Amino acid sequence: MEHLTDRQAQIIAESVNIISEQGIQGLTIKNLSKRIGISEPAIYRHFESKIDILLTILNTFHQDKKLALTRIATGSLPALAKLEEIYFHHFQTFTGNPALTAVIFSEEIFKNEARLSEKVLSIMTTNQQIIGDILKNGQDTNEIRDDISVQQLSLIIQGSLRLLVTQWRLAGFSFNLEENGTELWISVKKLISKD
Amino acid sequence: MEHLTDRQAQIIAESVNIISEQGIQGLTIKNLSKRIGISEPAIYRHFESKIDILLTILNTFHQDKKLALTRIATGSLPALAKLEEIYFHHFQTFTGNPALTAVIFSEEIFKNEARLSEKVLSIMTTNQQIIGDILKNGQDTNEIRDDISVQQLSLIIQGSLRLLVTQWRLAGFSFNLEENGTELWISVKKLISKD
Amino acid sequence: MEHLTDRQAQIIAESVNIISEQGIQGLTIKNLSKRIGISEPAIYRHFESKIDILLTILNTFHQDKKLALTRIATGSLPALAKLEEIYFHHFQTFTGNPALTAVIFSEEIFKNEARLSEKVLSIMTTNQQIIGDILKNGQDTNEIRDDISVQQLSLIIQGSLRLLVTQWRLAGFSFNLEENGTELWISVKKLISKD
Amino acid sequence: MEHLTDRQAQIIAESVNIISEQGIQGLTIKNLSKRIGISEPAIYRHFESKIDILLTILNTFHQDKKLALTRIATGSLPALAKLEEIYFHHFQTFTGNPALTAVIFSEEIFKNEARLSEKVLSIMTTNQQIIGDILKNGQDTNEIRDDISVQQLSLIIQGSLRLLVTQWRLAGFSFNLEENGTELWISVKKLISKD
DNA sequence: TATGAATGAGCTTTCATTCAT
DNA sequence: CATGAATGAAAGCTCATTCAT
Repeated sequence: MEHLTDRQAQIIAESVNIISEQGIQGLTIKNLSKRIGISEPAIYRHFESKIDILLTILNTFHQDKKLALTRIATGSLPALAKLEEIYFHHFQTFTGNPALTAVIFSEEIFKNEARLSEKVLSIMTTNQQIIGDILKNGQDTNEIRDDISVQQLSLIIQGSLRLLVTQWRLAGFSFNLEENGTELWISVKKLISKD
Repeated sequence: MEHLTDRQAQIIAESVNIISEQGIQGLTIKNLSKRIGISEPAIYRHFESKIDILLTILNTFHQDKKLALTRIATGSLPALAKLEEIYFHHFQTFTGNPALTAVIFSEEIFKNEARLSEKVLSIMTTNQQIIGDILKNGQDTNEIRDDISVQQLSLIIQGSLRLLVTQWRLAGFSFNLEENGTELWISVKKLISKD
Repeated sequence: MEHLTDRQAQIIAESVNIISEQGIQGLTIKNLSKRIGISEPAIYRHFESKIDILLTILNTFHQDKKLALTRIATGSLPALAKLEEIYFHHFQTFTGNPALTAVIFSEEIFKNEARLSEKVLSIMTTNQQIIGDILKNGQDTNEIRDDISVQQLSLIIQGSLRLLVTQWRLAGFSFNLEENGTELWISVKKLISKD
Repeated sequence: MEHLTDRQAQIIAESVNIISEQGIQGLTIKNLSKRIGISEPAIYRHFESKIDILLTILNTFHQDKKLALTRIATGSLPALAKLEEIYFHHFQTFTGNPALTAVIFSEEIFKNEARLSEKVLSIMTTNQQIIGDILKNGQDTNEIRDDISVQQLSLIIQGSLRLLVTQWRLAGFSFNLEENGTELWISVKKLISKD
């Protein structure tokens, strides 16, 4: 699924919307086709199966994420600045497309199909890797405290970010994620900085 | 649903197992009855509907959790010790019944039905409250740093715990949660302690 | 089903009520037992099957009707007075137990089971016979016009009575059946009397 | 449901047949689809629900009836001739499609669902209105006796027609409805004519 | 006389998907 | 690129009835 046609992109976008509004159980071919305004079989012109759609959702958006993280990670900023960028990248992305939150952090959702849960796991591992590398680097350059292992720091950094996003979603996106996210980052930075 | 009969308890337990193995979508009355070894209609002798089963799962286990947290919170230990107990309580519970992890932190799963998502939300709020109180107390007694707000601390404490449990689950419960959890707590304690 | 026990009578009465309120489809063993306040199997202590209950309803109430009609028919009154009695008998019965209307004239309801529809047909024939005899007698004694056949008169007499009762039922028993019935009888008498 | 497709018309026709043969309880999606020769879900391509099918039956046939009655009522014939036409219209319709009798006069059948019983009631009211108007007109033009109220006459006219049709139906359509109906009309005409 | 537990058969409906056009 | 028609499988659930106690 290298490049998406317009129709494919539309199907993906609408699928994410539906998942966001009604959960995975709401994503049926019927629902989807009705919202796009085409017939049910027409969906199959663009995707081989429903799983293919879900796989594309995962690929598309998580690929983007991986790309962004990699770009940040390979930049020349100090480690803390990189982490800050990662935080902000997430908050901006989600603020721009709240529906995504229903998908990105919802690993449980994709556990029916081996192909889906494999994908999810591989994505998670990649992210972990990238953030882990930044943290290690930060410890080496004395920016980040090294009395706590990279693994633990990663857990704390990612866990708090995820929980904030989850709360935002459960609250119906009713508070300002970017503001609250900035506050969270300030706190996290305090905690993990050396001194 | 004050007291569960043996059969009801069995249905609840098996439901949790199924959700753990196959996700919510795998929890069908057919699946459930087959595993229990009774017919499908027999399920309806014990629960009025499938939603009733899910509601009972939420009630049962989260009630337990609330009770445990409240007991810990109202004890006479210092704040940090209380938080430690909460951490350990979670890890012990999950180690004893890994299937629970599929349910406890999976808010997204229950979003179809108003009655279910209401319940989930109310549970979350309660937990937040209890942990928040402990944190505030800890700040007042100079145990816990007060340069970071209770809300942020809570996010960090709970977020990291949740992520560790999620990772354990996605890894097929292949690492020792209690050990890893202890390590996490040590790290978290370092971070949030005054000095 | 010669003589009904108290419980049996109660089951019959409640069955008629349910049919009246919810139609035949509402008459389930579950509904019935719930309203009586016993368990479902307990019903089967008193009736062999659901069909047995329906059969008893038909037998009981239509037997009563046949008895009453026969008593009237074999009396010594003039023909028109007998027909008047029959009319009034119906209106009194229904006013005393409106639920009965859902059963007495609803032949369609019992067509699932051969045994039931047979019964219904035999009841109808009997009634027809009795009224026909009275009419013929009335024609012989010059009370009732004989330019119209007994069969036609019977159709008109019974048809109008039935339709009035049906309308009363569909109107939720909201008008006074006995008053309206009296008016109807006056009109019918005018029509069928000689002169 | 403006215009029915061929398949929809077939489903309606077969539904009426089933109701005629087995009563409403016999009309299941399984039965219906088997007789049409398609699968159960295929029915749902053509009707949204079973209730939708029943509603369409009521709409279709009763609409026809209303149209016919209105046409007759607004014609220039004398009142008695209009009533005669109405009688004959009914008998012709039923002779052409005996299964219809199971539906047209079976108000009780549709009482489960609010939408259905509403429809039935509205149909009844309309018919009553039309026949009432003709009768009043006939009284004004001195064709029809006016010592009996329109309401009573209507009851007698419609009640006898209904009962004849019901008897025909219960007799398995074994006598000639048009012949018997003509006889009935002659009798009714005698009764309601002035002089 | 009653019940709790159970069941086979059946219900309406929805699902992802296919195929001829 | 799209559709109307169809389907096998399965969903949640209800039914009348049985049986051990």
